Amino acid sequence: MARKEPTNPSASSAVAATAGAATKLPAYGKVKAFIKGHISAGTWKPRDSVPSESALMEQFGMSRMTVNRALRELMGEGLVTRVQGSGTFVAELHRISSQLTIRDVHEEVLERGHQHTVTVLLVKAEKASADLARSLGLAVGDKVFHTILIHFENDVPIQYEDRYVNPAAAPEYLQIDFTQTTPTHHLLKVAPLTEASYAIEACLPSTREARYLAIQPREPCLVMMRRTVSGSHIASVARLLYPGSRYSFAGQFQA
Amino acid sequence: MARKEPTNPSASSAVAATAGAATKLPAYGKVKAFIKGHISAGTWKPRDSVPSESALMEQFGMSRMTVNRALRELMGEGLVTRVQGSGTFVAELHRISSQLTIRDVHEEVLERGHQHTVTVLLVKAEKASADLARSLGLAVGDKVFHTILIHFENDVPIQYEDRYVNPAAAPEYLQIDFTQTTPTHHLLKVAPLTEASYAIEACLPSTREARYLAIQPREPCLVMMRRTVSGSHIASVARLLYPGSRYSFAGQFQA
DNA sequence: AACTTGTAGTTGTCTATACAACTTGTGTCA
DNA sequence: TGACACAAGTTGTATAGACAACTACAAGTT
Repeated sequence: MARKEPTNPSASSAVAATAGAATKLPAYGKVKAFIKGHISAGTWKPRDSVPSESALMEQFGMSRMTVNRALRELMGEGLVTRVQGSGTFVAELHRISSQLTIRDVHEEVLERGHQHTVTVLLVKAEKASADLARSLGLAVGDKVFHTILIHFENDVPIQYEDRYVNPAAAPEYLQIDFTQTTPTHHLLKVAPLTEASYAIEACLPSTREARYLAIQPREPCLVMMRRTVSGSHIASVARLLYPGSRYSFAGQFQA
Repeated sequence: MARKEPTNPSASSAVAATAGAATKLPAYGKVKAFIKGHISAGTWKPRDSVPSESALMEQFGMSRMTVNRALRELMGEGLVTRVQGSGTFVAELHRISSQLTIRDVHEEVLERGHQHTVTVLLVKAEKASADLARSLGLAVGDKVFHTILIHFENDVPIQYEDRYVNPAAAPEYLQIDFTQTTPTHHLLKVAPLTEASYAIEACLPSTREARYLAIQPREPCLVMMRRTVSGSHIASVARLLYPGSRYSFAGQFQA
């Protein structure tokens, strides 16, 4: 309602200091910083309630919509939970959830300023086995495309890529020159991604895989199994094998 | 400024169908569904421009703030890019970025309806080595807390946890009964998380580790190295070892 | 050719208001 | 005691309007 004179937005001491000097944050950013400050300083603990929108509105002298945006974004970031009719609460941070970005090998290698090359081991149409049919959502015996590639970073093998593709999602897949275009790149182009799931495991390579990756048969590998969905099709199922000594997945979380 | 407008604003059949079914979405949700539909159907490809806020405003008969919210959220989800003064564009989906949620072992096991137990191998204050001092942001010889635990799921060992803790972040760490409270839990309580980074690798266990995890010395393991920051302190550095045969990290992405 | 300026179009932010939907506690009534 | 109704407080959504900041293009100027 009425506009209260802007009570001093920089609240109590320490938090104000953390939230920082006269930073040129937008209004909703100041509210976010204020709340983040209290959470990460520990003055507000999980399950504690955060001031209501109207309280913050008065305290900062902003309109409710602005405060609402701040709180909505904090919920999106997983720092608070909101319950309609009840209030806003500091979230349980018992789960560290962070963004793991999986990128096209080609891009990733180039970004390190290295050279990316590919050796093609297999490009072929096959009939789907029972297992494969199930995971691609096809019938046993249906045609599937199968490719096996080795990716090199500066001539060192870093990924063994064994992939099955649903012809319905990428009819021209077999015509691609995989030394020029990665499967991922082609697939993203012709079958835009709507869903993906993956699992990362550790395993030992087969003798064939070890040979092509130029590692010892006993050297542990990271394997990523990935399934991508495009529209109503399961587009592709891939098994990506990385030498444990040359690769890791990294990520980070920022409150 | 103006754009080439390759896009048919009127919901062209397929998209309408997908977004479809007289769903009870809020207004901003309808706009999001409309745009998501076009992106995942492939009618709008990466770098194509998305209709401007004013265009969508007219098309849907909504206020600009509502359309703005839809586009802002889509940007948050990484589906579009927005450039002030220029326009909104379909994002390059060349990077599959997805949420990998890392949770407290205790919770994770309980959620599977299993029993979680812990064996304590070591609880001790030590002097920091050079490496350790560096990664905890301390001086060589400073006091650090060191714990080694084994976590069991239904009496099967699933994690070997080797952790160093900064006493400044958790002064009472050594007094904790780790058969009742996990280190993660205690740390999140006394030193709220502000930042975390991790890396997942594959390796072979040492003979000691293999013995405690009850696996063959040659069985590959997943190892997660994690560093957590609380406020201005580096709170903890942990090395979490999982038997490759019993554990994997999974995640998914939803457009 | 190179530079400057103007202008229309676009996104970024903020306000003031309104109503809907839900939660919680309190008080009344049977 | 128990069931119900009500009111106050909270979040969820939507609108119409305003100004700021930025971009890209076009036209004019040097």
